[in-house]
Amino acid sequence: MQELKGQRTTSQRRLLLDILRHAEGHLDADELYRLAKAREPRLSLSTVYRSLRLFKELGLIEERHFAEEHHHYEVRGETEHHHVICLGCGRVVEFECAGTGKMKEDVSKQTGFQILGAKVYMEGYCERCREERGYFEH
Amino acid sequence: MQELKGQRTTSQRRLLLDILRHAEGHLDADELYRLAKAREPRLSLSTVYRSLRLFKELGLIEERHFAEEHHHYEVRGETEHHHVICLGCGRVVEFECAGTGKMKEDVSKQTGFQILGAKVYMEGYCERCREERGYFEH
DNA sequence: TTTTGTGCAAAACCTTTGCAAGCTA
DNA sequence: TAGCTTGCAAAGGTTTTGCACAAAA
Repeated sequence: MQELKGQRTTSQRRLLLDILRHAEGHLDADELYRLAKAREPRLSLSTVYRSLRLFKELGLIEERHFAEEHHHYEVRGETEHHHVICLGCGRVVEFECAGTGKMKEDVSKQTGFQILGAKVYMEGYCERCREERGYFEH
Repeated sequence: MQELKGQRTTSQRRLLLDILRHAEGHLDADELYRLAKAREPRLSLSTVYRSLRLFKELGLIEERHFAEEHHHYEVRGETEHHHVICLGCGRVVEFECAGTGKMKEDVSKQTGFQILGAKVYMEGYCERCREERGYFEH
C-alpha cells in the first residue's frame, strides 16, 4: 500500500480506506465508524479519527463542511467537483464546473495568494422539493 | 427593529447585532460572546448561540465554515464575496469574483436545482507565508 | 397579563489525548 | 527488536436544553 507513504499499513487503515473508496456519498466520522465496525467489531472510534486525519494529511481524502452538519469526507478523485445542497431535504448533489481555473488566476492576482484549491458550495432547492413543497421564489 | 420580523427586540439581540455589524472580520460564537460580555456582563453564552441561530434563520447573517475551525458568522452584505484561507498562518482574506452568476446558471441546468446562493472557498499560501517559510510549490 | 426570551447549570455531542498493550517493518 | 498504532477510558471543547425568573408586547 504505497499510498501511505512510509506510514504503516495496518488492517484498520486498509479497511477504512476501502470503505471510503466504495462509499457512494460523503461519510462523516460516525458513519464510517459504524460501517467499519460491522466488518471489524474491535475497531475504535479514535482510530477512525486518527486515520481520517492521516488520510487528509496525505491528500487521500478531502474534508467537506456542509451546511449545519459536522465534517464529511470523501476520497479525492481525478476531476474536481463541487456540491449543491438542497435546503428542503438536505440532499447533496455533485456538479462539475469549468470556470474555476480562470477564477483561481483572478483571485491569485487580486490577493497575492498562491492558490492550491477551490471549492464551490451552492444552496437551493432540488426539483423534487420544489414540486412537493411548492417552493418557487424565496 | 423591524429586521427581527415579529420576534421580540431585546437588549441582548440589539447588542449582538450591533457588534456583528461593526465587526471587521468573521466572529465565532465565543469571540462574539467575549465582545458582548464586555458591554453587558450578565449576558450568557446560550443567548449568543440562540441569537445566532435566529439571525441566521432570518437571513441577517451568514455562517461560514473555514478549514478545521468552528463556525464563523458575518452580516450579510450587499455584494457577494468569497474567502481564501492561508494554509500557513490561517489568515482569511475576502475576494470578489464575477464568475458566479454564470456558474449558477450552469449548475441550475446541470442539476435541476433552483440556486439561491453560491460560496467559493479557496486555499493556498499568502505572500508573507511564502516569503517567510519558503513555500513555493506544494 | 400572556407569551417569549434569558441566565444558569447540566447535558449532549463531537473530537482529541494518555497510556499500556499489540502489531508492523 | 524498536517504534509506530491501537483500544479504552477519560478529558476537552463547542453547542444545546430544561427550568424558573425576567422582560416585551
